Amino acid sequence: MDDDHKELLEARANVFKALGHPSRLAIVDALAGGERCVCELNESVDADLSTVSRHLAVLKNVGILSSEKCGNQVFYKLECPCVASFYGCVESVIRGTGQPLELENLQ
Amino acid sequence: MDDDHKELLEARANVFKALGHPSRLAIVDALAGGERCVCELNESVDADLSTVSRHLAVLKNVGILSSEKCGNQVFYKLECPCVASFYGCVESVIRGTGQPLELENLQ
DNA sequence: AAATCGTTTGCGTATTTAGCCAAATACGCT
DNA sequence: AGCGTATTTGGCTAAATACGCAAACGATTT
Repeated sequence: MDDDHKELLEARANVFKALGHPSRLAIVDALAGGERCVCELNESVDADLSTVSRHLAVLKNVGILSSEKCGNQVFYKLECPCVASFYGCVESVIRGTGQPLELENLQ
Repeated sequence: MDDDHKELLEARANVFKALGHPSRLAIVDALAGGERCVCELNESVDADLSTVSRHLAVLKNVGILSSEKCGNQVFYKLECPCVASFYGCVESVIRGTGQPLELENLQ
């Protein structure tokens, strides 16, 4: 296993790791509906505002989200809507079937 | 946020968390080529055999892998090949484009 | 320039995860 | 039964992650 490949695996893993928390998935879900500011996202997450802020930073660091300051507030948005396409497969894992419900989710 | 939704998010997050480690991604990659026994997987991972075994357990626990005992050895296989379809999107996150290289990876 | 609103950061604590080594288990063979 | 190979588990330590509170910061309003 050469170093390049190791780095690639690590980069990929970081993206998955960022998605590996229920609150962060809730954030991604909320942002699937479009840009939201932190205080809006705070309502869909049920955690301290500071915690939400940190979750946002995690998602942004790996490139899943981007942010834009607008006056007093900061708006976040999904940088890669394709992330939402994961769910069909993930759901199939959860159900234990290995087969997505919707074939469109595949390939 | 009701309890059902909370559970769903947690279940999804567990799948992503399981994928959130370079060694485990290396295992998934190796298994994309078909069933492998632990000692074979050990060669593609560069970690103590006991560590590999634990990584396998993590992936199996969330349903990404299944295992089958065959005489002396244990063979693992990918329970949901669709996991491999994530990479196009993940790669786009890494590159920072938000757009998968191959359109087939989407939807 | 003080007060306020929205957001981020510092810090302490609690929990989880990763890793290795050594011991245990499971299987097949003689 | 005893041996060798393949895999898992126990026990420990080190490192990473999650969380809330309080303080800091930046922009806006008064």
